[in-house]
Amino acid sequence: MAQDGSSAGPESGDAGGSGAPDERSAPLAGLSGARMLLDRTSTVSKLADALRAQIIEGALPPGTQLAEHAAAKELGVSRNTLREAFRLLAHERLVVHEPHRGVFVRTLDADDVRDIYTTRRLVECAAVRAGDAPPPAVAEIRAAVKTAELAVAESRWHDVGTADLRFHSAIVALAGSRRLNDMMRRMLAELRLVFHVMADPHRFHEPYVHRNAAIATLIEQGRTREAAEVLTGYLDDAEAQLLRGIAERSGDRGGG
Amino acid sequence: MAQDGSSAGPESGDAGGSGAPDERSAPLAGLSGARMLLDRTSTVSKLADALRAQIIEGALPPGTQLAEHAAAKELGVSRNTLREAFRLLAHERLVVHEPHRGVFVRTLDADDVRDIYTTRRLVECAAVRAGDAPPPAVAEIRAAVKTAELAVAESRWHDVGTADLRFHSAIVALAGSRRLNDMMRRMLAELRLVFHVMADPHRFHEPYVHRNAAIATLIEQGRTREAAEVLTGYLDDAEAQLLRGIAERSGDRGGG
DNA sequence: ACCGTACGTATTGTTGAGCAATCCGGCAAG
DNA sequence: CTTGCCGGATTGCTCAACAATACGTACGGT
Repeated sequence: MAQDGSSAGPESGDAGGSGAPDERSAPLAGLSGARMLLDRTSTVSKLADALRAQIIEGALPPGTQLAEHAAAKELGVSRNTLREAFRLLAHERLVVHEPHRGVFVRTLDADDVRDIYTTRRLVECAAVRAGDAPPPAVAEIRAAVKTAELAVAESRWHDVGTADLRFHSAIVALAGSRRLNDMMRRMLAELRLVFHVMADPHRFHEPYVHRNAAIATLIEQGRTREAAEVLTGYLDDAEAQLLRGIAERSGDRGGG
Repeated sequence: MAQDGSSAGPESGDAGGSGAPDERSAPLAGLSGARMLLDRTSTVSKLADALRAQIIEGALPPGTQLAEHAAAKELGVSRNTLREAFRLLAHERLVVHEPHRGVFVRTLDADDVRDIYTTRRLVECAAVRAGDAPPPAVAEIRAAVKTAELAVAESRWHDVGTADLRFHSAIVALAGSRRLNDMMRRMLAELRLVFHVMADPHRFHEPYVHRNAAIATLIEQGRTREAAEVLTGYLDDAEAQLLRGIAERSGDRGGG
């Protein structure tokens, strides 16, 4: 049953055929996923995807107000449609909706970063330790590492960051839960809001690439405990670095 | 449930508002939290709360179609406003939104149950193991157990189920992450959809109450490893029981 | 009887305008 | 400097309408 066609994310291509009660026609199997490709194009979904991309890419910096009338005219959609898209993004915490004031691109503070990294440590490390790593998930981890290394070699820093997020999504996928994947992917997207606040967002991910590679190797070798330990250290360092960045930033703003 | 302070609250009301506006006047401190209590009453939020409650309570069984025009007239709101509420509920997976067909109360299948319990095992056990249990969180666990025991003694089965969910929310709260709490609470609400499909939903939670008590004791004693093991068994059994219920159910429908 | 097609109806998708409620800025008064 | 007030602008919500789509049904061919 394709009851999951809602607008969850930009790339949620996973239907996962399930309990097939009685299908007499064998050659028809596997078409349930094709339906989604036909017309999953509601204006609200496309709108939410576009806005989400703009926010994640940094085109709309944190704190930016998204005025309804202006934005609706700009995007060529109705104000009501835009409001529906805003509700989705607010639920994803990419924007905040202040009553009678408007919607603003979210600004993450130190507490948010701590909160997110607390969750990441718990979930990612538990996923690594779970052990029952299905081969495709492990392959995806390795693929993400290779993509990141290639991007580093070619100095495409933005792609390095994207590959890093892909790596961590693959880590979470080790747990084998679609819901957990969605939750964490959303949180990683949220985390991107803070990258743009950093002084040098491009180089941020670069030092972690070789650690990703080490973690991938440990996972491939089944040494999950060591992988989890390295991963914990990784997350601790990244969190500390982001918190430093935020402290400087807020110091700038507060002191001036 | 009106007594329950931690009922499903509106989720859109969180602002990044930690921006401490330098307050020289000391007696004004602590008012920043009062603002939310004033007018946090948007129609969409109230609407979503009402629908969510109805769905969770079982007043709207899984599979029920929620026609926009009829529901809007019934609820005394505009169709657009209702659609915004539907977007929220769809994002919480309580309803499914099929394009050009409508929104339906979600029907969970066996794969959904497996997925949810995979996540629960990972997150709840990791939260228990985390170790750094803040006292208030532990107290909340014990309080949930006592509430459940009292409800059992008085044969208030529905309250038993509510207390059980409260217990597990408290377990997750051990991790100390607001985001993780929200995610898991949403998933537990989703899980309630499957309870109503069970043959005897009331008695379902009853056998687990004493296990909850045992887990609470182990946590209070700091024996987190044993607590996690008991919890894993708990979740395995509950999952198996739900899967049996779903199998019977689908057997009814499919075999006839 | 079987199959495919065309059509009519009901519902959803989206738009646009409109009004009340609310917030923000500035200005006058104490 | 604080307090109160007003005008402009924005949001919250409603209403009505049209276009696009899905579903049920009758029709015609074989």
